Order: sequence, then structure tokens, then C-alpha cells
Amino acid sequence: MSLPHAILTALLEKPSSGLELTRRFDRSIGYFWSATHQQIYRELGKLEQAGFIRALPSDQPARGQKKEFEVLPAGRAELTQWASGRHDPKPQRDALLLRLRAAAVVGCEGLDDELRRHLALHQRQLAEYTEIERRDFAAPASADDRLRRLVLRAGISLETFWVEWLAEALAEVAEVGAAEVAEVAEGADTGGPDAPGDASA
Amino acid sequence: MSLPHAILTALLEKPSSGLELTRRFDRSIGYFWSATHQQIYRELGKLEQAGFIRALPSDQPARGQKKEFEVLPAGRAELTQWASGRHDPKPQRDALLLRLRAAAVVGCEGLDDELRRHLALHQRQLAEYTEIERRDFAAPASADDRLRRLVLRAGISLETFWVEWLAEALAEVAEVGAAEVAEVAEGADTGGPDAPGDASA
DNA sequence: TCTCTCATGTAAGTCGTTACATGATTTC
DNA sequence: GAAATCATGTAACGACTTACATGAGAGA
Repeated sequence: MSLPHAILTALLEKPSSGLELTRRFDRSIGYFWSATHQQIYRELGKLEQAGFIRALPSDQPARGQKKEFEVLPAGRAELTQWASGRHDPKPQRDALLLRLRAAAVVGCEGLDDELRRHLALHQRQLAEYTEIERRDFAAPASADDRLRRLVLRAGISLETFWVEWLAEALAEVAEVGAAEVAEVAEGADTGGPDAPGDASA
Repeated sequence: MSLPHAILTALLEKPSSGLELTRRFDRSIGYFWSATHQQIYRELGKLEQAGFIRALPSDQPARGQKKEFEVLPAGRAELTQWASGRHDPKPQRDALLLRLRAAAVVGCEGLDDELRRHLALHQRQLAEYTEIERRDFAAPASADDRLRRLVLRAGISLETFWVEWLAEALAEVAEVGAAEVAEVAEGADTGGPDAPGDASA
């Protein structure tokens, strides 16, 4: 149940229409919570229904007309409670790590190209974050800014991790690929254990 | 569409029943692709329907009886294609970072307890990974093992990131909390910009 | 027999993704 | 006035979550 709270946070930072929210989810908020415009419109309807937000008065509340929302006290209360509550971290899902484990079984054909492609993507994202930090957080700032900078630093560290790990992975895959070729040449077939932490599986 | 491929990988590593798969998803595979037993049974049905896996011959194929599956050639081919294809990384979603950004708007009440709790959880996970590496990957090993160790190292690095970042976050929140108290005492109210990267929002 | 655990499933509902529909405003 | 763009939606489907149902075997 995080999307409604993401929207409440965004609307508290600045009252917006659905499409404006969508654009903000493509940038800052979307860096750690993505959403499409269909999700956003649906949630805006639910939040309005629940009395957490309301549409700002407008002359023509019709289809195709801009419709801005602001947060009501009940919405702020809901967000405050959610932010201060206890929620366990969700188990992560990462398809690339899964594919690497699959490659350990079916072979590494073409894997290095994909790793290089991901490396480039993460390098670009890291550069974007670094630029934002340089531009918006050069000087010591307000309490709000310090917290937002902290969030940005998480993004920078995560992208740095990926860049470093992908470089390591490329080196490893190159060596493994060479070893596989050698093994095939010898007709060798080492079974090997099941997997990390899978001692009894 | 990653879950069926996660199951194919697991079944190639070792033919298993639904519940055995569930247990393995609670440990090794679940470290980067979690799934419940309901998801797994449903996918097993689809994979069998599609001709990617088959149930091993059994005397009593009845409800409540164990039913083991193995991967068919078509299933291996499907997995090989998926593992070597191109798939962009999905935008990450992290509720804790979202809550921190919400806290920047509605206040940090109780946030430090939650950060400490998450820190403990990640420290435990990191210890578990480190133990697995020590136990299962002490010696240089086969190509398969090297790739699986690489995946495990990703887990270790990610947990290390969280532990370090949470420590930083705790320090920052403590300072921000103190500053907020001081601001309230003075009646100050600094507006501050919208958000990282949100220059025009 | 009663209960606990193993093992496989059903059902309902929410969340997320993809494709499409429709009205309003601006620009050539 | 035709086309592009802004803006708000609908519809359908698949993925995921939560709760519950059912049967088989093992032990008290």
C-alpha cells in the first residue's frame, strides 16, 4: 500500500494534477517508486473517495480539463501514521541476478553483452544522480533538504554498487566462459553443489 | 515474466515437488526472487500445460501426494533464450526511502526506531550471506560455483550498502530532529525547494 | 481417534501493465 | 481546419497477496 502514500507525499510537496504527478513520478519520486499515469488516476479517485484529498475549485470540471488536487487533514494524518509505522522491507526481486543463476545452468552465451549494456545504463543513472546532488545540494540546507539529500545518496550508493558489481561480473564471466570452452574441449562435466545456501535442497 | 524462469532454473538444478520448491524459494533463490507456494503451484500448472516440464512418474498422482517435476528440452530451450535475451532493469521500489521523503514533509516522529530496526534486519541478513560464502565457497570451484558466488557477492554488497546507509541515516535524522526542535522553538519555517531533481515540478 | 505436519490446491481481491478512447488547447 | 499535444480517463489482463480448503501420513 505504498502508492497512495507516495501520491500524498507528492501532493503535500506541491498540489498537482494527474499528469503533473505522472511527470514527477518519471523523475524524482519515480527514482524509488515508479508509477504509470493509469495507476495514478485510479489512486487519485480512491484517495478523493476516501476524503484524503480534494480537487481544487475549478470553473470547468470536465473531461480533458486540468484538475488539481490538494491534501486534506485526514490525508496528512494517514501519511504521518504510515511514515511512522513499522513495515518490514520487502524481499527484493532482481531479474538480472536470476538470469545469472540461470546462466550457471544453461550457459553464458551472450551474457557479457547484456552485462555491458546494464553497466552503461547504471553509469548513466549514476551520472544523473551525481549531477542532481551537485546542482541542488551543494550548500548545507534546511532539515527537509537534508533528508532528501539522504535519499539521493542512497540512490548514488546503489548505482555505484551496480557499476562496481557489473565490472566484477564481466571479468568473472569472461574467465568462466574461457574455462567452459576448455572443459568442453576435454569433455569434462563437474556436477557441483546445488546453490548458495541450498545445502539440503 | 521472471517467475516461470526462476522455477525452470530451480528444477534444472534439482527436480522437486511444489513444496520443495517453495522451501528453496524461502532460501537461496528467494534471496533475489521471492514467491509464495500459491504462485509456485499455479506456475507449475502453466509450465506443465506448455510442455516445459513434466511430472515424474508416480504410483499415486492424487491430491495430498507428493508430485515431482523435471524440465523437458523445450523448457531448457525457453530458459536459455530468456537468460541470453535483452531485458531492461525494472525501476526499483523501496518503501523505506519513500517514507523518508514523506518524513521530510510530515516530520520524523518515531523514524529513528524504525531505522534501527531495519539496520538490525540487514545486519542479520549480511551475517547470513557471509556465513554461506565462508561455508560453501571457501575454495576456488567449478564454473557454476563461480557464477553462483558472484550472485552471492551481489547480495553481500547490497546488504553492506544498507547497513552503511542506515547508519548514516540515523546520524542525519538525529541532527535533523534536533534542528526541528530548535526551529519550532524559534517559530521558524523554512520552505525549501520541492525535491531532488524536481526543479520544475 | 485426535492432532500435527506434509502436501497440493481454490477463491477473492489488490496492484501493476498495456492498449485504447475522448475531450480540450495550441500551432501551423 | 488539420494535426499535434495536453489532459483525463476505460477496459482487460496478468502478477501478486491473503485467506481458506482438502487430503494423506505419522505419532500420541
